[in-house]
Amino acid sequence: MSRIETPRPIRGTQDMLGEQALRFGHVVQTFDRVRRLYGFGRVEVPVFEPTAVFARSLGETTDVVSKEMYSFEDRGGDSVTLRPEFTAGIARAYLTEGWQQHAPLKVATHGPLFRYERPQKGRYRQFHQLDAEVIGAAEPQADVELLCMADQLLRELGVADGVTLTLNTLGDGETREAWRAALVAHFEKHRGELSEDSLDRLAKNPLRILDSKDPRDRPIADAAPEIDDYLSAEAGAFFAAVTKGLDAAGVAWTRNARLVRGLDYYRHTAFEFVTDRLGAQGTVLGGGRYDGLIETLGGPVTPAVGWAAGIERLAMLIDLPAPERIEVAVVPMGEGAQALAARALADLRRAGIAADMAYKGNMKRRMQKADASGARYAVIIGDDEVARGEVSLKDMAAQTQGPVAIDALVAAIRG
RNA sequence: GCGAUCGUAGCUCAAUUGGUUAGAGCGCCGGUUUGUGGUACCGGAGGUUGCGGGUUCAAUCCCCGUCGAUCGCCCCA
Repeated sequence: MSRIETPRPIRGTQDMLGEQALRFGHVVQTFDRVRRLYGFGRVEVPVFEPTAVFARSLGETTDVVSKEMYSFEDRGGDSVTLRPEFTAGIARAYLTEGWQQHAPLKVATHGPLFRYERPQKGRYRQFHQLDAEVIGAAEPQADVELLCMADQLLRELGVADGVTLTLNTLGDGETREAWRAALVAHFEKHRGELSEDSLDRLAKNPLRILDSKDPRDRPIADAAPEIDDYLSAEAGAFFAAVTKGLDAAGVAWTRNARLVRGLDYYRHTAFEFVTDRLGAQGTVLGGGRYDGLIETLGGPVTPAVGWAAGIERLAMLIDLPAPERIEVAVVPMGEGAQALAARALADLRRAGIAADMAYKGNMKRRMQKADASGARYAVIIGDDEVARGEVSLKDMAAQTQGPVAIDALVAAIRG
């Protein structure tokens, strides 16, 4: 029978083991700890949703929807989509599960997301994010709290030094419209000097010209009107409250008046924590206030703010976490030792002592395994020990070894 | 979707301007030590050089295609 060719993993997916898995786990654990410090409850939402959940929130028009979502028909003919972000799904749940009663709702989650993109550094088709949202809070204090939490997370991960918080306001609806009109007028004036890409953007998403990388666009983008000149009094006050809160809490930030969001439902605060250590994928954590989103899902006007952070990107930035190691390695020799070894392992593990056993190889091989595992002790069990109802407990570092009755093993190790 | 670079052992990499049997380290297995690790020594297994085609007496090497990876562009909810 001829062998089939082993199926390849899907492009842009990852299999993680060892160091990579360790890094990933450390990011998630740290997030889970910090999120509790801020009173954010864990929320679980589906990995897939009706396509409308994401299509609505993204505004249907962008090619994001048509080209970059994993959408397909299920057997009933309904269009479903693997979630490309957390926010829309959580907003949907907020409406369909009656979570309005908990407003302001502070929730956090993490897990896989899917976007049909060309993989590159820190960018995958199945990727993973941390996510935190406050739904039903119009107060700038919510923005401040979220930013403090993000800042603390990055500090506790030890990456804060290479990362800066860039902050902007997109103003309220009125501000946004006025500014947008001024930008379009400005870019129209310089139509002839813009890159082809930016001419496209001018038609589809003019705000995006502001962060164009094309050198031909830079002078024009840099000379573009500032949002500050169009900020309404309320919008200005809101932004001032956020920055004041950050200053009071000791969170460093930099104004980036050109930081924008493509979608219309974003209002007021927009922010990104960026680094120059990840090539083209410099954003490590980003978010903002999306007061207009829940309406687009058919809900009542509901203020909300949140952020998400790429786990892979954070995992690349952190120092290598300490390896996980066991405390005790059980080394049985011969058939007669199996039962006693099973007993010893069970006793140790039930007592909360991490223990493992080498199954194969000669004694030397098993001792090598025990050594490589980083275990502090080896429990050696051969025919002699079995006959006496004992095991030999070896301190790996001290190279000392002595007999211990099987009943006394746990106590001996706890010392 | 576009561009550039790269695909050799499980992993990291060699292999002279195209030349005979494709090598090393690590890892794995066995042994030196039939019950003792971190070092050391000896031996062994492991390759359709991503895949398909072409040029050539001869291709890991040159050409075309394809798949994949990486980095960038576009996009970035």
